[in-house]
Amino acid sequence: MATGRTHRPATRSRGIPEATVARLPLYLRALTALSERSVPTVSSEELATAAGVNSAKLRKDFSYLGSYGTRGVGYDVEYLVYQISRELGLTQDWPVAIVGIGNLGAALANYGGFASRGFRVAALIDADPAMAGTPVAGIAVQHTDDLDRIISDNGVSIGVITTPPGAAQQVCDRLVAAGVTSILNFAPTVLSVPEGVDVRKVDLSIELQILAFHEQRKAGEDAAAEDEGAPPMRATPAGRKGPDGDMPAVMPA
Amino acid sequence: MATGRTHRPATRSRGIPEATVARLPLYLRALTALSERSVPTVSSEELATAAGVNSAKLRKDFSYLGSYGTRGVGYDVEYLVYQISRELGLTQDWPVAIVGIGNLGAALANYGGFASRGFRVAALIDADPAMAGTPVAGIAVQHTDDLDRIISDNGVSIGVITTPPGAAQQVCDRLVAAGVTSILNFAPTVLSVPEGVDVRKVDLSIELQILAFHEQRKAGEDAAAEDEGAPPMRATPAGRKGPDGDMPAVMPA
DNA sequence: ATGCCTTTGTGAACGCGTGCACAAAGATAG
DNA sequence: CTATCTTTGTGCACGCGTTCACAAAGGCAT
Ligand SMILES: NC(=O)c1ccc[n+]([C@@H]2O[C@H](COP(=O)([O-])OP(=O)(O)OC[C@H]3O[C@@H](n4cnc5c(N)ncnc54)[C@H](O)[C@@H]3O)[C@@H](O)[C@H]2O)c1
Ligand SMILES: NC(=O)c1ccc[n+]([C@@H]2O[C@H](COP(=O)([O-])OP(=O)(O)OC[C@H]3O[C@@H](n4cnc5c(N)ncnc54)[C@H](O)[C@@H]3O)[C@@H](O)[C@H]2O)c1
Repeated sequence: MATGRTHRPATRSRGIPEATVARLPLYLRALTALSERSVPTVSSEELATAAGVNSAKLRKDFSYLGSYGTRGVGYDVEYLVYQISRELGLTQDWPVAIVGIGNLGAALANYGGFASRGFRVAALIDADPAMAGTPVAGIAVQHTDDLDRIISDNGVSIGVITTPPGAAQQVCDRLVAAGVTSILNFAPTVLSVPEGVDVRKVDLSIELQILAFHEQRKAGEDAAAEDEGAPPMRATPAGRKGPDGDMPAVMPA
Repeated sequence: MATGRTHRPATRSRGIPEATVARLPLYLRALTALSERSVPTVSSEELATAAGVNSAKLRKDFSYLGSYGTRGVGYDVEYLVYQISRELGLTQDWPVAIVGIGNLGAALANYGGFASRGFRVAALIDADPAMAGTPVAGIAVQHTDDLDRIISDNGVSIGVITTPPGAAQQVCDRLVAAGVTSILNFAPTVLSVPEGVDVRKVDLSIELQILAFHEQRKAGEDAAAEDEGAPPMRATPAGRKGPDGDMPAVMPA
């Protein structure tokens, strides 16, 4: 199982493009804010601005859900909130289990924004025997030995992994074996899962590296011109020491 | 500034596609692991598997950086580590400031994975006067009043926002005014920034909602057929109470 | 009732990203 | 030195996502 198969042109998401799905939560958040201010209707232009996207994109996105707008007026806020919530599956309760209750796991457990949208922290699981029974965010931490039972008993289908990278794959396997079919992975590891299981990853380090890339480009633009040749040690934003001890002696070709 | 302008076909990233940039950290991680095991060379096939991508994609990605491989052999691990590090700007030191030292901010501050790749937590900033001076992860928390000076003194160009959503835009504005040009935002807010400033967001809630969408689809597939019409309350994975108090009375059209 | 004015919904064009498939490159063996 | 074999680098085609631009729809004023 989960050998090398990366093929996945299988079940397309019933017409709704993945990119659209990823934006629906954004729209929902903006709509919820409008709803709380008792705004009755909103135009695609206004809502798009609030969500930080293009209005044409927003309209096309909504067109996949159906024709919920009124021409000349806009969209009914409450109705749209309901439609998107339903489409995303937020009208039901999603029990979530967090595995690895360290710095990050505890922060997530304490995070109030979870429950706000139908997600409920149903269980906290850790391998450290000393933590078993300790309450974190009002929930007693349970031991990994009981993982299987905990998942089953609570009907958990979404698991969050916040263990060290070395343990992530093993924890993932156990979660999947116990019935979890969606995983949010915070460990910097590539997880292998059988077909039918969704994995999304949140990787702080990658985000920072992408920012660093663009940051470097911006710095290099100022003192443009000379590209290759000179060691990149001029427009360093920090002005600390340059590259050191990283330069390999090996040079192929 | 930063009014409605979302146009940005301006400076393309010197040939390297954004999608490729986003994968470079992934390759780098896999390569570092190989390097630690003293593996001298690696083929595109092996490395692609380790990084969880397609081998053709990997080769094409590398082709944007130059021809660093040797046909018939593969890539020199050490050399490739250096080339990617250099391309990502990781051969220099990036001082990072974290603003909002609560649950999440503290977890990030304590996270060791930061420094591993040239990122250094240079400052922790919070608005709570009671926190000023308190050491978190060995670094004294400083007050927001001094934000401008802290950013300047440390040459910080990358800021991390972990404040409550309401404060995020204001904090962002202050960071930008102080000279920050890259922001990693954990608050569930759409940030407006002037041109030239990069923003990346990490949004746990959105990730969970995307997972919920697919989860719902999977559950609906089992008991397929009847689409619209009946209330969606059958194949609930949790079996808890159904939608409640969310159903709006308004129905346009 | 009629015409105007706003805004949606979408057809169509375009550009980016992905993956296939293969020729060229180079290492290695004989 | 030549042949063979492995693996890169990339041309090409395809599909997805984005954006433009506009006709159709519907509210609203008169
Ligand atoms: N802390 C951060 O800000 C941060 C940021 C980005 C990524 N991460 C990643 O998140 C993960 C957790 O980070 P952290 O700082 O919370 O680490 P941590 O060491 O504080 O916590 C890890 C927890 O996982 C538990 N654990 C270890 N093996 C386990 C297993 N097999 N089953 C169940 N639990 C197990 C440990 O007992 C510990 O409580 C790491 O992979 C880290 O790379 C953390
Ligand atoms: N904790 C999580 O797991 C988690 C997950 C996803 C998103 N988030 C988001 O991350 C942010 C922080 O979450 P948290 O759980 O750490 O919240 P928290 O309340 O624990 O911490 C927020 C911190 O920000 C400080 N702060 C408030 N206003 C400030 C300002 N103007 N300038 C500087 N500092 C200020 C507060 O003093 C507090 O220390 C929130 O926006 C939250 O929605 C958190």
